[in-house]
Amino acid sequence: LATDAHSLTALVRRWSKHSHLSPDDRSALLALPYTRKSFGKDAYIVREGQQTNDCALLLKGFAFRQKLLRNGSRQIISIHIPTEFVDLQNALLGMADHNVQSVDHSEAAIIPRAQLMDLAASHPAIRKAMWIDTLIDASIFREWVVNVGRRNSRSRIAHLLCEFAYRLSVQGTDPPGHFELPITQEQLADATGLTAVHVNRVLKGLEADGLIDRNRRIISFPNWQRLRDVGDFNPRYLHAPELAP
Amino acid sequence: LATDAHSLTALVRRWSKHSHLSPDDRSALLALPYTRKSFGKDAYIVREGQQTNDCALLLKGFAFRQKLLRNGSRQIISIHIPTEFVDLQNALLGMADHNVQSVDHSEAAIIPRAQLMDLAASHPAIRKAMWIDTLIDASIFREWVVNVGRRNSRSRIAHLLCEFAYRLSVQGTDPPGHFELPITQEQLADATGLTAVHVNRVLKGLEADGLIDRNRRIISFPNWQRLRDVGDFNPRYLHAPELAP
DNA sequence: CGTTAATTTGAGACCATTCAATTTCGGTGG
DNA sequence: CCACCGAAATTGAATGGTCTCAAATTAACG
Repeated sequence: LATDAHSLTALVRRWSKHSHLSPDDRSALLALPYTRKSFGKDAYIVREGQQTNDCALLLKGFAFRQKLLRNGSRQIISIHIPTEFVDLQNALLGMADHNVQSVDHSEAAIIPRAQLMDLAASHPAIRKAMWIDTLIDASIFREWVVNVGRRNSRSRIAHLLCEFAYRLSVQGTDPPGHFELPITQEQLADATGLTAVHVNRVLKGLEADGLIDRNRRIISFPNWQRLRDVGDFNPRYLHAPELAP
Repeated sequence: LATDAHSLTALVRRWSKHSHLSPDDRSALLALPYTRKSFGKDAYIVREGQQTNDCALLLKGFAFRQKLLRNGSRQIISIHIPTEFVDLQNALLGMADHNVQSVDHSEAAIIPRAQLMDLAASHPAIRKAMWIDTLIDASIFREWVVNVGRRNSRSRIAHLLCEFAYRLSVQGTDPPGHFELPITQEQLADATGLTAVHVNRVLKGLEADGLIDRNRRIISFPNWQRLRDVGDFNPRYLHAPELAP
């Protein structure tokens, strides 16, 4: 039980960055009931069209939101890292409007929607943190519209790498120097609106130009500033005040 | 003053569709202080990077959100119709992460952020309606990622037309039969991640195939069902329960 | 009714796709 | 530890959807 309570600690820490949480807020948050659930590779955490009775907070592993088109293609809408909610909007909206899939093995805290809303109702600061969370999600969606709508393949991928590195570095202790890209090139293609073949060529191009280094799935950034330029990356949209650009 | 109070009536009506508002809620909402402001063609209602002290509710005319890229291109992220907030997220986020521009002449109610948040704090139903509003915005952004990421030019434009027709029809009394498309083909291009030249060709193609009729900026739909198919349009993401697909 | 914005049209170039084949990687059982 | 296997990554060649550039036509507006 102690380790279970620990699971939400990371959430408390993350939310504390943009919202002041009192000791009472923190303990109320940590007292949230939830069930821990494991997901295998490609398993669905949320399905489009499903009635929603709970929200999933990612504890381990990665997950992405996606929509499937009638012609069979897939668009990935966002990629999530541990301590992030993958469907907080479902605390209020009655039906899932997109899918959420586990990248590899992952674990999530499944929190009943009613308890989450009760907590929000009784604790203004938590409510605010929840709302801000969904607003930052929305801001990231907007940036993704820009990314797939108006940037060429090279910039798109550079931008996605920058975002991911940045979000991971805010999360942990690493500077945006390197990280493990947990997704396949096909998933990267679905996230950027390209094909896997072309993603491969672009990655090789970025590597050839000294903008990234690849070793297995580990990506490092020999020249972070130049990659930022190529990706036209400005972290403002992430609304993470604790890190300067 | 009576007509001013009337300005927010449409908002009350729209929010009532997804949130139950008590008489007290309604009158509190209508008592919100605001200043009415006019905007000319292409005028900026919100600027990226700006500190935000108020929110704009569109009363007349149309507006769109956009981001400008370093290379000079522009991506339109959403298009808004009267009675919609164009930047409700700025009630909580401290800084605008994108621009909002008036399409033509428009008028908006500029509501101080502090008053809006006070109202949210004291009235749970209004707070919920506000939050849902931002969540539906986010859902539309997600669909736009899919639209520009994974649909061809024909589907993209058909989809955008469907969404627009649908939102207008939910709003007013018209069935999705026809409406005035208030934007230029260049703006349509920036909204779909295409060029104005190509948008022109696609529109002509849709017309030639009997999917739309054009008369000036008035667009009508001789075959709504077929256009929906071409656009791969499923209104679920709009979360508008009052109208069946 | 003149003047600018918006739309329309054409031809050629290019970025990304498609399709197919090959190589490498990651995991598994012998 | 190695052989094996399916998944993922890589490479090549040809195709194609969309863009670019430029010009002509039409619409909008004071």
